[in-house]
Amino acid sequence: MSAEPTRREVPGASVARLPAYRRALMALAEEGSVRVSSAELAAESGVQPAQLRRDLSHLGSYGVRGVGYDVADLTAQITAELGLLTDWPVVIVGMGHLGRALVAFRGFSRRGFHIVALVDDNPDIVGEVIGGVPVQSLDAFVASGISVDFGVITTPASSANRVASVLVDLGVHSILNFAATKLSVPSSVGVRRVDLSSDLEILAFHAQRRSADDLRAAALSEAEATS
Amino acid sequence: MSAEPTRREVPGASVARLPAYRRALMALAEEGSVRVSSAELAAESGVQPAQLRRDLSHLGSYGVRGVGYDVADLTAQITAELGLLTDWPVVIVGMGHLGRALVAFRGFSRRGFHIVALVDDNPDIVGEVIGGVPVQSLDAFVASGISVDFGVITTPASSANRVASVLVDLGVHSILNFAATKLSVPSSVGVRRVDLSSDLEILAFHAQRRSADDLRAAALSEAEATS
DNA sequence: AACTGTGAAACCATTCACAGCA
DNA sequence: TGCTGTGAATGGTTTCACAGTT
Repeated sequence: MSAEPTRREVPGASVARLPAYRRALMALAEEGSVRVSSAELAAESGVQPAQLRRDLSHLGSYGVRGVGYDVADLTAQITAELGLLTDWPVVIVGMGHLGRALVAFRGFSRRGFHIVALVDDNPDIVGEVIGGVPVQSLDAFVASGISVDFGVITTPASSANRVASVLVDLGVHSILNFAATKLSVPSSVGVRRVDLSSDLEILAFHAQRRSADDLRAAALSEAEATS
Repeated sequence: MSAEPTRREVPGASVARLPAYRRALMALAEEGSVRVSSAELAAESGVQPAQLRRDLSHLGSYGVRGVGYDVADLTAQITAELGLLTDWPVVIVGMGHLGRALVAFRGFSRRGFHIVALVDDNPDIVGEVIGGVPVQSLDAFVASGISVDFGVITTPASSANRVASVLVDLGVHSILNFAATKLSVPSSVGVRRVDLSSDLEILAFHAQRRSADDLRAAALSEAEATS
C-alpha cells in the first residue's frame, strides 16, 4: 500500500480569511491591477502582510519572490480552493422576513449557490411563490426527493434542531443557521451560525465597558482640575 | 496618586460565549432549575466544563465549591456584565429587505435596544413608516440631532464606509455591519461584521473538501474490492 | 533590489488535573 | 464528598525576522 496522500490541512482561521482576500483581489482586478504585493493585498484586506503570506502558503506557493502575486492567478486559485466553481443546490427553511430577504440576496447565485427549494410549515405561506420558487411544507420537500447539499435555517429556535436533523437525513452536509440555538448534528456536517442576538450582546458588552471607562476618565480629570 | 484600578480584562473569546451561557441559563430557569453545575451548564451551552469555569472566573467568582452556580444570580451577573440593563438607542441605515427584516426582529427590544431612527437615501422610501418609525434621509437624520449609540449598516458595500464615518461623527461607537466591506473607523468604535457571503464561501470550502475526501475514499474501496 | 516563504518566538486560548473550599 | 477556581501543560494563531529566489 502506498503512503497516505495526507491532505494539506488549512487552519480554520486561514480559511475564514480567504473570502476577504478574494474580495480584495476582485476589487484590484476591477481597477486594472495585474500584480500585487503581500503588503498591498494585506492592506486592502485589513490584515498583516506576514499573515497574508502565511495564509497563502497553506494553499501552496502562488507568489513570485521579488515580484508579488498575479492578481488573476491568485483569484482563480482561491476561487477554486473555496469550492466556488461547483454548483451547490440550497434549500431555505423558514420563510419569515429573514428567509425572504435571503431569497432576494444576490450573493447566493453569484457564488454558484442555487436555491432549489423553499420550505415553511405555515399553511398560509405554503404554495406562495417567492423569487420564482414555490414554498413547500417540510414533508412535501422530503417527499420530493430533491438532492440538496446546503441548508439555510431561518426558523424559530424551537424548530431549528428538528429541521436540522431532517436536512441531515436528506444528505445536507453544510448548514447556515440563523436560529438562536446550537444545532446538534453529526460532526461531519459543517455548520456556521449567524447569531444576531449574540452579536448585539457582545457589542453591548464593549459599549458598557467604554462608557464605564469614560465616566472614570471624566471623574479623574474632574478630580485633577479641583486638586 | 493611587494605584491604577486596572480593569479586569475579559478575553474576547470569553465575551463571545457569554450570550450562549445567558441563553442556557434562561432555559434552565424556565425549567425551574435553581442551581446548576459547570458540567450541566457547559453541556447546555455546547462547551467544555473547564472552559465555562475559566470564562466565568474572568467575571469574578460566582460559584460555590462543591455545589455549583445559582441560576438566578449568575443570569443577573452576566446580564449586567453584558450591558443589557442599559437602554441603547439604535439607528438602522439601509431599508432594503434585510433592514426591514431587522425592524421586525424582536431581539432588539428584548435586550434594551430601541430603534429610534431608520435611514435610507432612496427618495421613494423616505417618509415610509416601518414598524412605527419613519424613514429619513441620512442628512435629515444628522440634522435631527438625535443621540444614538448603536448603528446597524445594511446598505450596499459601496456606501457602507461613508455611512459609517457619518455615524461615528454623530457619536455612534458600536456598529453592526452587514455590508461586505471592512469598515475603516477609529479603533475606539466597536464593530461586528455579519458577512453572509464569507460564511457561504467558508461552508463551500469544507463542502468541497468533504466531497473530495468522499471521492478518494470511494476510489480507495473500489481499488481494494478489485485487487 | 525587492518581495516571498518560512523557521523561530511570542502570544492567546483551551484543556488537564488537582488543590482548596463548602 | 463534590464541585469550583486555577496553576501548569498543551495546542493553535500571529508576528518577527531573515534566508532564499527572481
